[in-house]
This record gives sequence, structure tokens and C-alpha cells, in this order.
Amino acid sequence: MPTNRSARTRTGGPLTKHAQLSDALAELAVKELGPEAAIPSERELMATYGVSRATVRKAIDVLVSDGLLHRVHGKGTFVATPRLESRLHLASFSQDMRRRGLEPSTRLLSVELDEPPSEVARALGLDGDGTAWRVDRVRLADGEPIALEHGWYPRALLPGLDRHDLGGSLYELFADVFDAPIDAAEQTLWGETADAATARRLDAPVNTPLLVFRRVSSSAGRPLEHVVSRYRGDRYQLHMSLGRDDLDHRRTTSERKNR
Amino acid sequence: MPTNRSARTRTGGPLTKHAQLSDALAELAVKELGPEAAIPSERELMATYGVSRATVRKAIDVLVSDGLLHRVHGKGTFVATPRLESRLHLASFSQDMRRRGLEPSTRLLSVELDEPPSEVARALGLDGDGTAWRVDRVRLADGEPIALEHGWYPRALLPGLDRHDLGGSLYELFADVFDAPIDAAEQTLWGETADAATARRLDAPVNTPLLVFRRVSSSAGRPLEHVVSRYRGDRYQLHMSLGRDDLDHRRTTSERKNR
DNA sequence: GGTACGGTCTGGTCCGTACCAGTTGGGAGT
DNA sequence: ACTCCCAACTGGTACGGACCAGACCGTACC
Repeated sequence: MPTNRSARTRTGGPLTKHAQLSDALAELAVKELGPEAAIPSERELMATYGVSRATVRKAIDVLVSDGLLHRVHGKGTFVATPRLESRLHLASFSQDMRRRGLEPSTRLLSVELDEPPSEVARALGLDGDGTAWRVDRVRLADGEPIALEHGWYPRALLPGLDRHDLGGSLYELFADVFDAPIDAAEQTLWGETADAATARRLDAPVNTPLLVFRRVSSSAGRPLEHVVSRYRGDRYQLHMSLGRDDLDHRRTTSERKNR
Repeated sequence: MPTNRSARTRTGGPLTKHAQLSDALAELAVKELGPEAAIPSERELMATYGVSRATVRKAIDVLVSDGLLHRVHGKGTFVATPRLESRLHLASFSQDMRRRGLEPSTRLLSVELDEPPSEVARALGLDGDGTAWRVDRVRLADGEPIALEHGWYPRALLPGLDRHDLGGSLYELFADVFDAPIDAAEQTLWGETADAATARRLDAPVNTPLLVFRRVSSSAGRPLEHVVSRYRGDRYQLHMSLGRDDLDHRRTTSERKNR
């Protein structure tokens, strides 16, 4: 069940029954019971709260999907041990580097219309004319090569891309010129070692460790970018804070649903 | 409801009705319909598939929480285009592997009281007696070495740590035995290549690319762990969704409706 | 022409019932 | 004393009915 606990209008408006029960159970779990303690059985809950079993289960569903409870068939429902979670924010290379106090720059290697590999075409949702912009760039920080980018961009959505300045942030270009700000991305990260060609472009020794990102970015649901970036693993570090969403925060974040 | 659709017993064993319906709807959504197309209404589905509405809703619930569909009250249920939403959520190694459908295990190399490097002592906030538990472990998934962990744990907060089973999740141990659930962490990630000793322990060739995590975890503000984990970069991938939380702004007028 | 109304689509909530499926512990039989 | 089995828990699935609430559209009314 999705985390839909959207109700609660702050005005004290009447919550749905299962939302009320969720809140009551969450408080019970956190304040009265400890981690791994069992909450009352579903049939007990329907009796003490005077609701149907479906409502009880719905209330528990929400808390389970929020990670606060977990069920064990035949045994009971238990308070979960807090989990860690983190969100990395979406930032372009330029933003990223500036935040680190470094001056970003770009060495453009090539811009061409070409036919992408089928996997890329699929990720970008290309059809018909299968060509797309292929853009290869080296990204630098304070003049030192940091990353090698190999990107594909759909031709139809970005006409005349090659006539613009590709020496800066493509994301800013998308937002300002094409009115298509990047607002979401899927990213996969793994490790590699630099082969000869990559090492030369990064001005690094062969076998230098690399952090490789494969990212598909989109604007308003339309994929705009498929890029594989190879970062020098010895010069580039990723930092993240992981924290348990405490209860109050959990409530707050799950409330933004209007628009 | 967590994404449990991995069930499907290779023998084609009988799935639950809502799971069957989920699969059917997923296929329908992907193959027949396009993004933003409406799926049949719930009442239509219960008629054509001969199931109750509760079952239909349950089936749709699963797909909604998987991000494949989204509902609009009063209008219908639609195939979702983007895939945003979910955040990178980092958990313990054991949880992480189980989520990937792999069986986690551990090879304990050593547990000893020792004096940590000053940088570690500082991170852990050690004073007075400067000793701490040093725990070296190899973590495996389905029997294959994935990561080498080199951890330091404060002695004062974890008395008798060496007498417990260190073959599983330390986080669970902290929560259950020491009543100190990990609730926050700071983590830094970079790349390395495996030296001879590391390569041997990971059963990998020298110069294998590694993803290196340095993590300081704490419980209720007290640092409990300083661990450096070296993951095989060729076997371990990190996946993350980045996005603005709320991007329901597809309300643009350029919608060619069906007719 | 413009507007207000209401019928009728849609999903959202809630009830009560029935039965299936793991888990556990205690009593009957050995 | 031991083993085995079954009753009685637990959560999991599924049914059918009822009503509420948002969205839409045609129609009757200004």
C-alpha cells in the first residue's frame, strides 16, 4: 500500500479511521513498546477500537510500508528496528563542484548525431528516427580532469543542441533554452578501473580506480539524458548523511500531496 | 506493502489471485497501453476477471507502490511514466542483500581489543582508556565474497562484544542486546583498486575496482561504529533515484486525450 | 451564449463474514 | 519420559455489500 496518509488537514479535520488507528499504533509502538515488541493482534485491535479487520489491516499496512512495523505470519506484528535511509539530491556536475568550492570547467570532445545502442534508445524512449545527440566531454575541477562523460540526448526534444554552448551545465541549458528542467533521475553506481583510452583522457595512470555512474535524467517524465560518467575514484568523493526519519518527520514528509 | 512480487515459484505454482491480476495488469500496462493511458476501471476489472473489488484494489495497490500505476480520484487509474519517488535507502549489509534477493553471510576474520588510530578515536569520541573492539569481517552474498569490513567499536558502550555472535547483522545486535539501535550515520564513498591482501580476502584479482565506504554510525547521538567497507566494484552496484519530491506537474495543456 | 444542476462515471472507505496458512504449546498415546 | 498430533492462537486472502467523494458531461434553465 502506498504511503497515502494524506488526510489530516491540520484543522483537526476528521481523519479516516485507518489513519487514526495508524497514528494510535505508531504512538503505541514508539512510546509504549520497544523495537521487536509485539503489538496487539489484529482481532484484539478490531475489538478494542471497534473497527473491522479490514480497517485494522489497512492501518497496519501503512505502518509496515513506512517501515515502522513488520508482520510475521502465524506469530504476530512487531515493531521494526529503525532503518537507515538517505536521499541524495539531484545536482549537475557544475553545481556539485561549486558546492565543494571548486571551479568547474569542461573540455568538449565531440558532438554528433548518431544512432545510439538499443539499450540507450530504449532508456530514452526513442522511436521512429533513431538518431540522437552523442556528446563526449571531460569535466574538470580547478583545471584538473575529474570525470569523463559519455552522453546521449534525444534529437527531437533538443533541436539544434549542437549550436549551443556545451561548455557549461547542460542542465541549465535544458531549463533555460528548452524549457525542460531536469527534475528526476535514475542512477546506478559501480566501480571500474581505467583502461588506456579513459586514463589518457583523464590524464591519469592506467588502472586508476573509477566511480562509474549511469544516469537517466528526465524532465516532466520525458527522458532527456542517458549519460555514463567515469569519475576519478582517487579525487572524487561522495558524501552522504543517513538518518532515521523520526516519527514526526515521517508524518510531515508524507503529507505533501497537494499541489 | 513491500514489493513482494518476486514470489513466483519457478514451478508456476498457483499465485494468489491479486498477484495474478497484478501480473496481468503490469503486462497490459507495459505492452498494450502506453504511459499515461488509463487502465480499465476497478468495477470493469472485477467483472472481466471475476474477482471482488477488494482483490482488484489489492492488485492495483501493489503496482501503485511499485510506481507502475497511479490513481486519480474520480478519473481513473493510469500507467505512470517516470519512476521517481523512492529514495536511496541504505540499510545494513544483511538487509541490503536480502532486498536484492541474495543470502547474506559472514566470515569472521578477527575480533580484538586494540588501540585505534587517532582519527578513528576522534570519530568515535573515545577518551581515557583508548581501546576499542577491532572487528574484521568478510561479507558474502550467496557464498560469494562481496565486501571486506574493517570496523572499530567503542569498548565502553559494548561490553563483552566478543562473546556474541558476530556472524550476522551487528546493527541488530546493537539494537537487541545493547538497546542501542543505529539511527544515524555519516558516510563517504570513493574508489580504490584492490591491493594484494584485500584481493586475496575478496577472492578477486589484484587491481579489482573497489567501492570504498567509510561510515560512522551512531545511536542516540553516541558514535558506535567506525567502519571502512571495501565492496567489489564489479559485483556490487548501488542504485538510487534522484528527484524533486513533488513532480505532479504534468498538468500541462498539451494532452491529447483518447477518444 | 453562458451557467447551474444533476446523473453517472471514477476511485476511497468501511463493514462483516468465511476460510486458508504458518506457529505454538499442551494433552493423549506410546 | 518421550513423541506426536491437534486445538487455538497468529496473520493472509477473498468474498459481497454499502456508502462517500471527486470528476465529468449533457441538459434545462437563465
